[in-house]
Amino acid sequence: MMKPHSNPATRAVEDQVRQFESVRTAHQSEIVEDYVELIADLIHQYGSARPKDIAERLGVAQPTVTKNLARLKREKLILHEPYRSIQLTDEGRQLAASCRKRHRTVVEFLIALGVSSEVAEHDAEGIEHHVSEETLQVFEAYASRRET
Amino acid sequence: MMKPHSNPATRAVEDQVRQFESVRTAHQSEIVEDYVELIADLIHQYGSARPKDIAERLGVAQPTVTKNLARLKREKLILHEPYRSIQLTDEGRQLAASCRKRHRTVVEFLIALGVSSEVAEHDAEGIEHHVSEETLQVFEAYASRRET
DNA sequence: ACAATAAGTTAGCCATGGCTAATTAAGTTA
DNA sequence: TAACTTAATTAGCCATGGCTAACTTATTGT
Ligand SMILES: [Mn+2]
Ligand SMILES: [Mn+2]
Ligand SMILES: [Mn+2]
Ligand SMILES: [Mn+2]
Repeated sequence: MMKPHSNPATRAVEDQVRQFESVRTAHQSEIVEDYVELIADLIHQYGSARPKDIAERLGVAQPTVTKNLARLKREKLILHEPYRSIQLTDEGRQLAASCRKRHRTVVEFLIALGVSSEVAEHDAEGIEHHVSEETLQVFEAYASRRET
Repeated sequence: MMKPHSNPATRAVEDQVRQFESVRTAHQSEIVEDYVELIADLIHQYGSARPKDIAERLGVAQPTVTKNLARLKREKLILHEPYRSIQLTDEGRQLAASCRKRHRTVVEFLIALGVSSEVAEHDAEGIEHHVSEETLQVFEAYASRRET
């Protein structure tokens, strides 16, 4: 129907592809990251993490949690025998720690910037998974400069 | 195995649920938002938007695009007859405009903050879908203050 | 100890968003 | 016009992450 679309900006196309690919990749890790972070929190708070608690915090049904835990187990981030409580592997603990740190960095950055703490907590839950190392460092620098 | 998990922070639990629910909701709109924005760009650049071009920009196979376009059509954001080029409805055009604006706000904010423009573009592609109105306004204020 | 309750799992459904292979339609060129 | 090439669609596969209903296991209280 129209002209054959010459390529005036072929360069930029490949960059854009990489961006979208990154977003898709990030989406694949999101659940994993939120789960390990939450499991670590629950263990810290209650001494153990149960599917029930996870379901309650996430606002999903228990079978959904069971299914997702199977993935975490497959990826060797947790140890979990049926009907027993959930343990983090070393790798899981490590991932949890870095997710937690990143999460807090994003929250504190937003607050330092002037966002209300409720909204900061809210937005951080999604933003955290899409922040690259470089950006994270800029966030950190800004927040610590502001709070000192 | 452990104690019955009393509720020392029941209040916070519901907030957390709302946060995770928001993230899940945002994920459902992401593809729609990125597609309409991209379609608008293509129409602006080339005069028309074809599945081929969309596939190329996103880095996915053409049948994936065909399938997702069916959803956009179902949601009345585009008009699309088989083998013809894609049109945005009024609603689609409106959504595209606001996505584009939000996208640019996020990019410009990150750049103003000190993130390199490549990384800013990269991170914005994901972050944009998780920024609330309040945060967006803070971003905008910061960027315009910085650039003036 | 055992009945009742709560927690966890399994089975089976749905929508989404990827993919490849095969087919059909449109557009270009000899 | 007919052949060839390119674009688009369809069919059918997979993984993920939701759900409900039904069943099993553990825990608790009498
Ligand atoms: Mn988090
Ligand atoms: Mn999160
Ligand atoms: Mn965008
Ligand atoms: Mn995007």
